[in-house]
Amino acid sequence: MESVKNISESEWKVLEVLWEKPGSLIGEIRTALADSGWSYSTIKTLVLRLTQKGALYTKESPHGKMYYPAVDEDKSRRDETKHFLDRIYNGSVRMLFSNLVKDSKLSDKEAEELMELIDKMED
Amino acid sequence: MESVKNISESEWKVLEVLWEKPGSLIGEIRTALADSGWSYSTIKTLVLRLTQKGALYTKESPHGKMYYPAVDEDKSRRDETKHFLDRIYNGSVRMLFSNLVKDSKLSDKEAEELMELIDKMED
DNA sequence: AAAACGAGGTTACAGGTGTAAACTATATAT
DNA sequence: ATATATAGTTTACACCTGTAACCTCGTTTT
Repeated sequence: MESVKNISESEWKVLEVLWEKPGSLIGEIRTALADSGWSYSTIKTLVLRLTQKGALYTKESPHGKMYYPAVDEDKSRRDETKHFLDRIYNGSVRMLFSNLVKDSKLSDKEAEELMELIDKMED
Repeated sequence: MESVKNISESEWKVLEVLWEKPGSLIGEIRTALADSGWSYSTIKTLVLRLTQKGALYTKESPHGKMYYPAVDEDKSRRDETKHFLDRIYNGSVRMLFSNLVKDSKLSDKEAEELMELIDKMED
């Protein structure tokens, strides 16, 4: 039950469906992704790849396979977040925020408060 | 001088060098990336690709080409950030933070203050 | 029953990415 | 001047990713 690395952007969307409704049948995944623009084939490929990567597992049911996420949603998000922060902000939440604050409409005072809280948060 | 899309993770590291010291010669880029583990060849490839993508431009100098970033650092970071937020947190800074706060040592009260500021920031 | 549809499996194929070697021309060190 | 290193250019190559098609069984619809 581990952190499976290298989940692509498209695969992530499939995972989201299963976090939302674990045990979905392929047809349900399909309808959940109806407005993705993907063909049924594509969706099956993504599901297959996720399974091969160990990010999904299946159980047989009378109606076909039921698909379950094998990775935790919050954990996966945190992993992605860490990777993102490392990549773009040198691992610093503070740096992320000082950038975000730049095009926000927080007052200077508010911005300062925010930064203090963030510093506290980051140890 | 616009937002060039699709800068890869490796290319990003080269860009960082040039944001830090615009006008670097290839050799300087090389030394700046000494502990990346990349061969000189690899570095040249990355520089080439960035140039082809329009993310760098060059000026001739007596010592060889000088390389300059053609994209703004803060802007690029913000673009990446937006993409990340869309991908992972449904575009919501609030959701990102409610996740980050989970394994931080902020008190409930502080967490609440933080969230308020973030809400204000996001409109 | 014949046609259409869905599930599962296999195969495909182009473009991006990480990672480099090879070749050439020039500059530098010995 | 000769060997070496550097810069610039071209070529390579495997893996990942987006995006499917095709084939084969069943199941459902007409």
